[in-house]
Amino acid sequence: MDESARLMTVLRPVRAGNAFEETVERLLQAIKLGVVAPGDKLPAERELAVRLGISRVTLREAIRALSEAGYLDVRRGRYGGAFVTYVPPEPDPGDLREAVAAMGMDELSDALTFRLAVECGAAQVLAASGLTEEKRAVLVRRLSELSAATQEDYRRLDTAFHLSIAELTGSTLLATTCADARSRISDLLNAIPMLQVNLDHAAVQHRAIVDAILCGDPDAARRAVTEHLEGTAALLRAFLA
Amino acid sequence: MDESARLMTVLRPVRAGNAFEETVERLLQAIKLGVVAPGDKLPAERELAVRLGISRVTLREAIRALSEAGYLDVRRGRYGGAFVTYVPPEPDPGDLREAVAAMGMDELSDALTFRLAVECGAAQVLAASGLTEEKRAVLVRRLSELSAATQEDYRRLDTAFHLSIAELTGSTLLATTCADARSRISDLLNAIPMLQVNLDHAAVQHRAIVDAILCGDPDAARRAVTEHLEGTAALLRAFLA
DNA sequence: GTTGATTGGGCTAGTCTTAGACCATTGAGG
DNA sequence: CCTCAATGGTCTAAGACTAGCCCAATCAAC
Repeated sequence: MDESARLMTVLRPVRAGNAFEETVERLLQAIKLGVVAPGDKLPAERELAVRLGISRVTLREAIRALSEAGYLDVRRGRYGGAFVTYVPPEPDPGDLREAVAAMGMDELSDALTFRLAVECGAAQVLAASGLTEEKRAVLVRRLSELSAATQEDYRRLDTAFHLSIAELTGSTLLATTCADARSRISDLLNAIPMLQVNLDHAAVQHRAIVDAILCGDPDAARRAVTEHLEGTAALLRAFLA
Repeated sequence: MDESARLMTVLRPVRAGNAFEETVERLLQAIKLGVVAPGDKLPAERELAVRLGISRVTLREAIRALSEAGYLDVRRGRYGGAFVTYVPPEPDPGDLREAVAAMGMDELSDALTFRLAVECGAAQVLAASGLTEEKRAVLVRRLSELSAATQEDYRRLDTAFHLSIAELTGSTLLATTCADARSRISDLLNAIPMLQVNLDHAAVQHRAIVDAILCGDPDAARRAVTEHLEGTAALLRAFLA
């Protein structure tokens, strides 16, 4: 707000933790966002260490921690690797309250606002860009995959759909920011019970988002994303009350 | 776009460099965004090291590097400190071409898209929120300060205006993201010659942004920010041609 | 069954980073 | 002119992290 607030904003911690902690967070993000689906394996340690820009020792510590926490199953030998065993827990309002309490209301509100802003921004930019046929096809495919999803796959495909919007803008920065925004609340989203009414609402809203983007109407895209995300936020509040 | 693209997005480097490099970048961001104005000094080393979450040794290395590069003037003793000596260079299309070449067209386009998305998102969220009188006053004050700016102060106050929009949403994540987005292109913005015509256009657009936000019209806010930022992008392209 | 490529498991030497203590300098206030 | 509190300057010992190497296990292909 005032000058000192801006100092706090810019002169914040350079690192969110040590290399081990940051690596655990990153792997957890990949797992919880379903970037590596259950049963799939992470890239080989040597390759992954290079991608993450850390030493293999540190990566292995992180993998061991996640393995001990039950997220991964590590197998040796050729065709071995770190296989994802994590499946999102059954939705449960009790978990939801717990997760929100652990997070704190300020942080929750920050995360929800953040997500709203970046996802609306992404949708708007995408709608305003000239979409190639290929990109339109990707968007439509993600939507139809989501429509056909089993309950087990729903969250993962929902994530894939939302992230695709940011990815299709062609901005890596925007894609990583949207992924970050979603991962901040993924535990909450997973804890929300999936009622058929809500799924139906979501399907209509997803469709509206795609329609607006394909029509090249940024304002409609913005409104559709806002409506969808505020629907989710309202659900959150409802199950908290 | 496809699944493997999402792997690249999430399994990217955990750290952008070593602690020294990241610290230099952060301090440079504070300086170039004008968070610490020319003539002002950074917080004392001991306090700053705590804020940045790094050791004093590493912080001092970063400060020494910036001092040797001419950004800071370090003075000992009570009332000493690291004083900002950096003043943005005179706008120059030659510098602009050079900066763009150093950045690469892909990265530039990524940064511009990113900035467009997050600033539109912030403005839209702020317009949709119920603004307190206090917040409205801050916004109006930033606008009038910018209108009254001397050429020397213009960039700094322009930054302050833009960042205020994100800060007023109350989301720290959004504020830091907008600050990050702007700092990625601050060198380019500084290199754009400031013609009176363009300043006049910008003033009208700034006014339109504030009006839309104060009216609580997210669509208008989105459009106003888009128009303003695409104006800047067009200027960039013009001076590159 | 043997082989060979691929993968996780583990070790070591060296570098980066930190925490904390102590020294040197400065300048406002008495 | 002194004093003293705040600040930058410097050193050391310990811990975190890395690069690179070799070992051990696995399993498809032959």
